[in-house]
Amino acid sequence: MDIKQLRQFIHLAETLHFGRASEASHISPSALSRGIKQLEDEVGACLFERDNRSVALTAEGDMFLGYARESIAQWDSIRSQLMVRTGELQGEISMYCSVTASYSFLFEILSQFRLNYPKIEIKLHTGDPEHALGRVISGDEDFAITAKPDTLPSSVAFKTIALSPLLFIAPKQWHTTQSTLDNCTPMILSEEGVARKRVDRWFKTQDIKPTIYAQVAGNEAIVSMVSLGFGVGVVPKIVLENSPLADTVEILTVTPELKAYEVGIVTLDKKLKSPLISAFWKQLKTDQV
Amino acid sequence: MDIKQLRQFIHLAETLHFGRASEASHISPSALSRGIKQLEDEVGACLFERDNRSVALTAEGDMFLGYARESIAQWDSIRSQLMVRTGELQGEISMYCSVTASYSFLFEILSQFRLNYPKIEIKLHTGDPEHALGRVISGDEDFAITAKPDTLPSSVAFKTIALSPLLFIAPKQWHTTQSTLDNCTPMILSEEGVARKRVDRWFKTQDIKPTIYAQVAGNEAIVSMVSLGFGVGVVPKIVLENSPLADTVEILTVTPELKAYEVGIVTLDKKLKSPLISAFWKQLKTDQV
DNA sequence: GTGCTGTATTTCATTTTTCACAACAGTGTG
DNA sequence: CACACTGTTGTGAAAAATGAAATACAGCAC
Repeated sequence: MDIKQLRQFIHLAETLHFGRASEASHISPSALSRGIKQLEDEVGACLFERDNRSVALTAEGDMFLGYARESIAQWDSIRSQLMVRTGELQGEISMYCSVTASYSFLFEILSQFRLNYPKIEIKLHTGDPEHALGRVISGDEDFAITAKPDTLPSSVAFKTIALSPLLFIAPKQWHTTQSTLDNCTPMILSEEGVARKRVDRWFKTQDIKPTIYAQVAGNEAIVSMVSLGFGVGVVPKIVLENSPLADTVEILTVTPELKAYEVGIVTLDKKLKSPLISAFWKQLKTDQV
Repeated sequence: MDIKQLRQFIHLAETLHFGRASEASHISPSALSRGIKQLEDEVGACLFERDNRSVALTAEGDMFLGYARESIAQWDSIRSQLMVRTGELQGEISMYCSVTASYSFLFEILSQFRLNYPKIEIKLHTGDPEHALGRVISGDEDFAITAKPDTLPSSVAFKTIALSPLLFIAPKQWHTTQSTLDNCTPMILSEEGVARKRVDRWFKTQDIKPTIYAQVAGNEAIVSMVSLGFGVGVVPKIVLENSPLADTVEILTVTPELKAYEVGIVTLDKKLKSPLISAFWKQLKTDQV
């Protein structure tokens, strides 16, 4: 019996679906199927009731689930204890962030960490910033770099690493034809997310009902469209600084300013008990908030 | 991490000797060496302090030993629980006995057991009866068929399955030349063991100091030597019945008779908690004692 | 009914891992 | 200095694990 098999069993018990459980375990469905069968053989009991359409835990499987959870907890615990005693942390942690964030923050965050803990491997996954929080909450990733949402789930911890003003940007020379934002200004905004909410609120307080020219996914795309002259957009300064198109747009000064983007790192509260997670968390430098 | 590795670790921690530990784990020393190293990698700590001459547990190793023992106990426990719930016991049990004992008793003991518990595999090892008790006590075997010693260690359970009188045997026609046993009778006896002790005591009570012609290991050899005419021997009736030489010797009636051999099964007391061991134990038919 | 879809399992070729044997290296002993 | 003892490492063969594709099976739509 192998700890890996135990984790696979737990995934299956939680999803009751070989496909999804195998994905969560990073193996093929066939491997999972065989692994579970082997576990059942070893334990001498049928753990799942299954046919081609459905999977269900048996009473025995339910008992075993308790055992499996406890057993894994104990394994993690002894490993933590010994690692801390030894003084040298090792293992791996995973992190999720957008491509832009990886350009802007990763080097600073990781280079010092790497020096302090050379034996901790970092697995980095990049993707849509929209998924960041979800992947942390679901446990798929240990950390994510993301903007601080207005309301934070209670189970997660957030540490701000940078503030980046939300800027209105317009095509170069835009101010020569148009001096203020009004109802007719064609806007290019994110489909959703923190930035979008702040912009919506800002317009409301200003009593402006802007014309939305385009809703796009991804701040980089906003810069592109603004640069092409389609309208006015809102992006965090950090995105602009990393954009090759920064020269082709101009920044509009507005009052009041939009509340700044808080870029930070999230992780599950409970994971902070792990020495690896905790070590990473502690060495993060909180920026002036 | 694998349960097998945990068992290997425990063996090594107990023997502090790769050779012996690997033997106990039924693997080669090299496999054990690599396995331990892998375990150390996974756990992130050095478990043994070792050079080419010695092996010692580190403080971390000692902590891990506690974990390993507990972890295995829990695994065995959940397996037992589920097996009992499922109603069909499965697994394997090992048994040790002499070749003679295997001829005489095994069929009766195992045939019924096999019917009741077809999924329990039986591993049979034959060898010198002298080692039987030791192998059970050391935990190498679950059961052994052996003669009941005069004093039984407190940690073992013994169940008599047959009584077999200890018989004096002499070459055919011996009684025509010699009518009683006396100081001059050449005796062929076991080197040690229950039978030898009983014979010695018998002679003492009879005030005879026999001439010991030969001390041999193994009751079968005694029959051979007696059959060849070298002298008088003592063997359990059960051995005689299974010997192809039974026709070539004759049985002497003596008074008082030697106390009969009690052939039975031993196991460790504490093992009776396991459902497999217990199932086997319960279905043993105690002979009239 | 027929085709379609979703899902667990099996097959099969390939890759990875494990293992024992042997060679090696280091250390105490006579 | 030869020798015995012991843990480790190199190596090729055997075993196990794996993923892609094929399969088997059940519900569902039409």
